[in-house]
Amino acid sequence: MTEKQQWQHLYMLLKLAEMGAYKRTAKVSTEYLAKKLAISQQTASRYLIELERLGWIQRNITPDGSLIKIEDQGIIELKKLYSSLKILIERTYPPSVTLEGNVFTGLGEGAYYISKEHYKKQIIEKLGFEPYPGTLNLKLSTDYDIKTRMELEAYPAIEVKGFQNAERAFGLVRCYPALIDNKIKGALVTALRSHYDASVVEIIAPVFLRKQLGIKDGNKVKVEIYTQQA
Amino acid sequence: MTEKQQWQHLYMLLKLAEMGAYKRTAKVSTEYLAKKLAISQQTASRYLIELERLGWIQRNITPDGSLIKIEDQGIIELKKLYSSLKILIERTYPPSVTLEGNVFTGLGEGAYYISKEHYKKQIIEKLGFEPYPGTLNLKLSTDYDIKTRMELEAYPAIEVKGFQNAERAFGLVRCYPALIDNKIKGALVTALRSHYDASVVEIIAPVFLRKQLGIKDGNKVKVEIYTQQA
DNA sequence: ATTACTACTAAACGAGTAC
DNA sequence: TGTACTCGTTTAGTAGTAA
Repeated sequence: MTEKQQWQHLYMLLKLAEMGAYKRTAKVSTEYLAKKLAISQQTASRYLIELERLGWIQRNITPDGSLIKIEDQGIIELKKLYSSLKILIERTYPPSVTLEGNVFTGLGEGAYYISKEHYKKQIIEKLGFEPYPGTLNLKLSTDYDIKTRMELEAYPAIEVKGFQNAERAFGLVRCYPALIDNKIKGALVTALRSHYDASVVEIIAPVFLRKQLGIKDGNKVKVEIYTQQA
Repeated sequence: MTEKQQWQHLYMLLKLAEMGAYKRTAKVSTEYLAKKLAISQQTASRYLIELERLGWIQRNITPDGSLIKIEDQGIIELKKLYSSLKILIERTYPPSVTLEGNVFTGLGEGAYYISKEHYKKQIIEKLGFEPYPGTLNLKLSTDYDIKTRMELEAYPAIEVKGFQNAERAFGLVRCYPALIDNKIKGALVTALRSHYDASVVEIIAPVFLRKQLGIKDGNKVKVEIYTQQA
């Protein structure tokens, strides 16, 4: 990621847009720009060169100023920023939350559930991966983690429908796509009738997490959970 | 304006918000933050200190990370950014446009119009200043300026209603608040039945512009025109 | 584990100036 | 007027490390 400096550029782009370069051509001199942004004329000039190089603006230098128009790529950048803010401000829940817990060995119930074809098929369809036949159990310990885990219940989730077979009924499972230990994409799953309390979460992934991450009982694992749009 | 550096902070704030610090508390370590933003742990730490100092975030340092919540001031900053983008993207016309033209002496018609009580009263009411009894005429010369002047017709304006007296009828006047030569607040006014063509604009202000700006016929004057919301 | 200080390096900035 | 180069200065960023 070299987005670090790009932010200065995005700010510049926003200012140019406010000066009328959004979807039309604006005449802006480097000195005028400098005054508006409280930077030097030289820096303003440099920024314009860089924005042009990025393909974010189109520039036409005339004897008394530059004719500037934001290009498609620049418009896309501004819209990206807009939509991330929109999501943030208009939602009641955050785009992502992070949990941490310690690995422990469960009763193998997770594996039993995942092995059911009905669940498996839906997981492939809705989450985009074939789950490894087993779940990773995490025990949450801090107040923060438990509180976050409870908040999660109120957020929209990907729902895997329940079913009934000859022996018994299987309930609805709510899934949240997640990134485990900053490395592996999987999901946090919560059965409506949980066997554990709010201080426990179960994780599924396309791989055997204990092996892939080299983790054992008691190890701390971080899970970044992505909430759903609507 | 010292907004230059603040932009880095705003970016950081947005990222924290996306990590769940918006309207709730998120646990974020400086190292995690550093990885997400492709900066060093030390820089992340420094940014958090600065954000706290700005009053944009509330921080609670625990042995395994910082509990971060965006404060009211931080929320305001994000909303400001959001609304400026919203205006930009959801409007069909830009927030402001800039024109340049050369001063010339008109026929004194402007002064005649402005002197009418009916117009004057509305200008005070709707533009917030008592107009100096006279207009500054600008002759536009470049294609860019003339094109911009014509686009302006399509933008919403502050409308000063016409009237009729014993002698004749006075038409509707459309006004656009403007900043003249980066210094004086006034307005660009356009009568529906203009005496001049599209290459001429008339400016009004609370003061005698020629004197205040020290300008004479032939001098170039820049006018930044602010378009109206709806 | 964390956070954040100090000392150093890299990058951004702006004054002077050419075109 | 304009823009944009060089180059010295300032500021931001990082490595090492202490707490």
